[in-house]
Amino acid sequence: MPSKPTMRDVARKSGLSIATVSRVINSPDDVPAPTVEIVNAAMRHLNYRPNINGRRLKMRHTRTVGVLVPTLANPVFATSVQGIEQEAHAEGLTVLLTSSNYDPDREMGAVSALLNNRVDGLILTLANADSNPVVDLLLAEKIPFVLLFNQPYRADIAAISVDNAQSAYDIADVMIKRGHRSLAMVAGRFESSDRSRQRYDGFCRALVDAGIETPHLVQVGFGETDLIEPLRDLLCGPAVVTGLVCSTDMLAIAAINACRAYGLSVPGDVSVGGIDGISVGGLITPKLCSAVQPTQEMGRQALAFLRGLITGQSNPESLLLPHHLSDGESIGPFRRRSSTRI
Amino acid sequence: MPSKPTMRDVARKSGLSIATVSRVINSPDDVPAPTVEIVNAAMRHLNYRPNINGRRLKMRHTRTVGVLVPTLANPVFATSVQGIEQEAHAEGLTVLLTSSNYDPDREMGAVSALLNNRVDGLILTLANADSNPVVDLLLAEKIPFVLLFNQPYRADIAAISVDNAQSAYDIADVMIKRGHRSLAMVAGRFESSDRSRQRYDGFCRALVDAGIETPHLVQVGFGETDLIEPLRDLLCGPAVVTGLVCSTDMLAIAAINACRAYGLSVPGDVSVGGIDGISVGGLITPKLCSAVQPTQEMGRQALAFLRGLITGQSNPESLLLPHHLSDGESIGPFRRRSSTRI
DNA sequence: ATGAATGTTTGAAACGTTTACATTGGCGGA
DNA sequence: TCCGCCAATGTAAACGTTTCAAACATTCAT
Repeated sequence: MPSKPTMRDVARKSGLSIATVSRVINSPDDVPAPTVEIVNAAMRHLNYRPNINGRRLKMRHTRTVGVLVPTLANPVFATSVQGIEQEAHAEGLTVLLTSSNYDPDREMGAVSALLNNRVDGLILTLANADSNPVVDLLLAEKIPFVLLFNQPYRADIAAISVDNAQSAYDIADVMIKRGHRSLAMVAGRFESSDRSRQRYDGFCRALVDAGIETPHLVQVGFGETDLIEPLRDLLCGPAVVTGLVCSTDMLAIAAINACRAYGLSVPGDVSVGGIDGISVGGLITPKLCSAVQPTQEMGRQALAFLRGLITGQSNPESLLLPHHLSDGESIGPFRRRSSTRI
Repeated sequence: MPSKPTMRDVARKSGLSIATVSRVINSPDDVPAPTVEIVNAAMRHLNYRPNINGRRLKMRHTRTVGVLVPTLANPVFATSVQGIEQEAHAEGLTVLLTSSNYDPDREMGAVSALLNNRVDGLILTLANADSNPVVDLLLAEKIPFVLLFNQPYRADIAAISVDNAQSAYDIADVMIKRGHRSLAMVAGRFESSDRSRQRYDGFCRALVDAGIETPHLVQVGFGETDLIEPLRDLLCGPAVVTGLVCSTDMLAIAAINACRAYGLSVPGDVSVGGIDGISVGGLITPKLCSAVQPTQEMGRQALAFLRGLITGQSNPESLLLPHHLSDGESIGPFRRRSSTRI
C-alpha cells in the first residue's frame, strides 16, 4: 500500500535532490526553466501534493489565521466571516474557524485550540472585550489579533467596529424625532455581548438628551428567535411602549414578529428599529429601519489589518467605521395606541 | 528571544525524558500519578502548548475535516456549518472551512487546498455532484467525504440531503390544491446548483401530474437579492402568474419583496413558497411557507457519518432526510388578479 | 593552464512530535 | 545470591518540509 508521495519521491523520480524540488515549489524563478519542467513533470506523474504540515512545522509561520465568532446563525457574523474568507483567499491564507455560541467560558478553549495550531494571528468577536482573559493571554504572548465588532476601552488593542453607542443613539433619535416618547430597548444579554451594553448606553443617552424618563429594557438570550413571551409585558402591559430599539437586526425582526402576534401593527402601533444592517432586513415587510454597518467589508478589513500586524507593518489601533441609517419603513410617526390585550 | 517552549523544554525542566512527557499528554493513565503531576507542573510553569503541527506530521491522521460550502451568506449553509462545528467540537475535531462562492471552477482549488492540509475527510456542498472532477479525485484518492445537500445519482457516494424534487413537488402541490393553475419557478442558476435543477424537476412533475401546461421558469444568479428586475416579465407581463415556487427560501423572501414592489399582495395576488426552511422565514410577514429541511441536524449528521467513513466503520450511502411543509401564510387560495402595470 | 567568478545543485540539519524498542532498577522467588 | 520480571523511563528514528553551507560545473580573463 504505497503511501502518499513525498518530496523525496519526486526527487528520486526526477533524478534531482530534494532541495531542488523544494526550490522549484517555492521559488521557481531561482531554478533554470528546464529543471523546473523536469520536476513539474515528476510531480504531475506522481500526483504529488505538498504536505503543508511539514512546511508549517519547519517554518516560523503557518500562513493560517484563526477566527472566533459567537455564532454563524446570525447573518452579521456569517457575513463578516465571508469577508474574512474572501480576503484570506486572495492572500493565500488558510482560515481556522471556531464559534463560541455566545458562551464566554468557551472563548478561552477555542482560542487555546487555535494557538495550538500556531496560527499567525487571530480575528475575534468576544462576549466582552474589556478585562477578558483571552485578550490578556494574547497580549502576554504577543500574538497578533484583531477584535471585530468589539469596541474595547483600551486604545492599544486592534479593533474594527462601528460606534455601537452612536448607532443605537441614532435609531432612538429617529423615533424621538417622530414623536415617540415611550421607548424600550430589546437587547441581547449584556454578559454575552458588550456591543449590546454599549448600544444600550447609546439608547439611554438619546433618551436623556430628549428629556425622556427611565427607559425600558428587556434582555433576551441570544439564539432566541421567539420574542413573543419576553415582550409580553412590554407590549400588553400598561406601559404602552410605542418604540422598540433592538440591539440587533435579528432581534428586531423577531420583535416585529412578536408585535404582530399581539395584533399590533408595525409601524402603525409600534415602531421597531434594529442595528447591524443584515441584508434580509431590506427585503422584509415592513422594510427594517436599521443602523447599517458594512459587515462584510469589516471582515475584509479585519484580515487586511491583521496581516499588517503580523508582518509588523502596522500597530494595534482602533478603527471606527461609519454606519448609516437605512431608509426603512419599520419606524413611523407616533400614534397613540389603544391598550391592547390578547 | 526565547522561542515557544517545546516538549524538550518540558522534559528538561521536569528532569524526565521527552517520551515521558509525550505519554503524560497522550495517555496519562499509563504514567504514575506523581510523575504526571511533575510533568504537568513543568508544563504550567513553562506555559507549554503542544504544537499540533508536529503531531500532525508524525501521525497518520490529522483529526481535521475540511468543509466546502457555496457561501455563508445563505443561512442554510451557515446553519449547516453550525451543525458541523458543533459535532466536530464535541468530537475534538478541527474544521477547515472554505467557500466556493457558487463558482464550480473554484471547487477544485478549494478541495486541493484542503487535501494539502491532509484533512482526514471532507464535507462538501458542490455545484453539481454528478460528473464532478472533485468527486472523481476524491474517489480515486480514496479520501473519505460526504456530500451535503447534494443528491447524486450514484449510490456509492455518501450524501446527506432531503428529496429535492419532492420538496418542490410538495410546495407546488399545495398551490395547485389551492386552485392555482399558472405557476412559475424562480430558481438559482442550474449550473451553480444541482439542487436547483432537481427542485425544478419536481416542480414540473407536480404540474404535469395536475395537467397544467408548460411551466414558467426564471433562473437568477445566486447572491442576487434584488429580484425586482428579473421578475418583471413574470409579474407585470401578460402571463398573470399567481404562484411562485422558489428554489430557496432566500429567493422566496426576495420574490415576496419584488411582488410588493409591483404592488402585488402576497398571498392575495400571488402565492409564494420556498424550500429550505431558514429560521427567518418563520418570522417575516407573511410567514413563509416552505419545504423545511433540518439544516443544522444535517450538518451534525454529515460529520457523524464522515467519522464513520474515516474510521472505516460505515460505507458510503445516501441518506434522504424527511422534510415537512411549514404552515406559512405566503400561500393563499387562487384569486383572479387584475393585470397589473407599474 | 590557473584561478576567479558565476550559476546550479546537493547534503544535512533542523522543526516538534510519536512510538517501537532498549534500558534501568527494584523486588520476589529460587 | 542470583535470576527473571515488571513497571517506569529513556533513546532514537521517523514524519515531510526548508534552507544554509558547501560542492560541483561552467565560463572567462589572465
